Amino acid sequence: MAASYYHPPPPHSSSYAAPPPPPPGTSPYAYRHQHHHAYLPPAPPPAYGGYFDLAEPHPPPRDELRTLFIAGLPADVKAREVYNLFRDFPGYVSSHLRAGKSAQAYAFAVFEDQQSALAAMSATNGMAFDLEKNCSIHVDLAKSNSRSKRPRTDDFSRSSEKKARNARGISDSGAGSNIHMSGMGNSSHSLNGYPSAQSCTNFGASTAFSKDPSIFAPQNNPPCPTLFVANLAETCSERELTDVFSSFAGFMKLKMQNKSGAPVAFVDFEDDYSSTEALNRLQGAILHSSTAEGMRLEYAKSRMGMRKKRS
DNA sequence: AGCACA
Repeated sequence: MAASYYHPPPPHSSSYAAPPPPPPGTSPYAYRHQHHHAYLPPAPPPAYGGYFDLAEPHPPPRDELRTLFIAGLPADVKAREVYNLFRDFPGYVSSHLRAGKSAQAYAFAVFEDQQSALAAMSATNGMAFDLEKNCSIHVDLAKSNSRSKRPRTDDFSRSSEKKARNARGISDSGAGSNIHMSGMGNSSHSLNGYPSAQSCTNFGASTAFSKDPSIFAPQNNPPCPTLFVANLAETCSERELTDVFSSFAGFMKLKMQNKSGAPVAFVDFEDDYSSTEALNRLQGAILHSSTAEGMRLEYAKSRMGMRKKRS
């Protein structure tokens, strides 16, 4: 079967210059997490030999990229939709939409640090944004951080007298549709519902993915090669799930559990990278058997035991 | 808002 779903679509505008996703070996997803947070990027190690450890009066002036570049947005995307997509992720600071008539729309989302940016990237990359246009967004680190954030020590653009005195480094960029409010998010239905009468026989082309990004919420477990699948309908079968998940690269095994109450399933992949791809792309996917919301995917708490290994 | 199997 075709096993090339997770590849993002080709660039569509000249402004798109983000690099392709890294191979599994080098992906930050596969990086072994250490504590609380899920995705530890190749965190800048204490490069200095160990001498000047605690002498710094200010936090490390990391120039790390902490801005995400979002492409694949439909032309009629609203700034609030982008905001709603990212606002719930920890470390979110602001987002900025550029929607032009001629070129495809693109957006930037600024986070407090690269780690939180990468977490949001992993969770949103590849997710369906507009079902009618059947377009899914792809998210990468931007080439550079959005300006008008806290300027670095020498910023010649200081000429402006407006003192950004927002707490916690939240500043505004003054550009057109910059969104950084923290209160409301009620654009819940800017997307039409899932294609109700559609026969979702083949998810690749016709299955409704997450129908509303604004209600998308990140999950908490650290990355695991096994996924936990919940919110399945009573009529959902293991066969149906296997048909969906087995098309993804790195798929190994699916086990459904239907005995105790709500049916759930566990899907094992080769590695964190493969499971992450499947999670991102199938989050909220509507199956034939689904009723309303579609299935909910999380990293499992522990990996599926693989006793048998054929060779 | 629910995480088993070895």
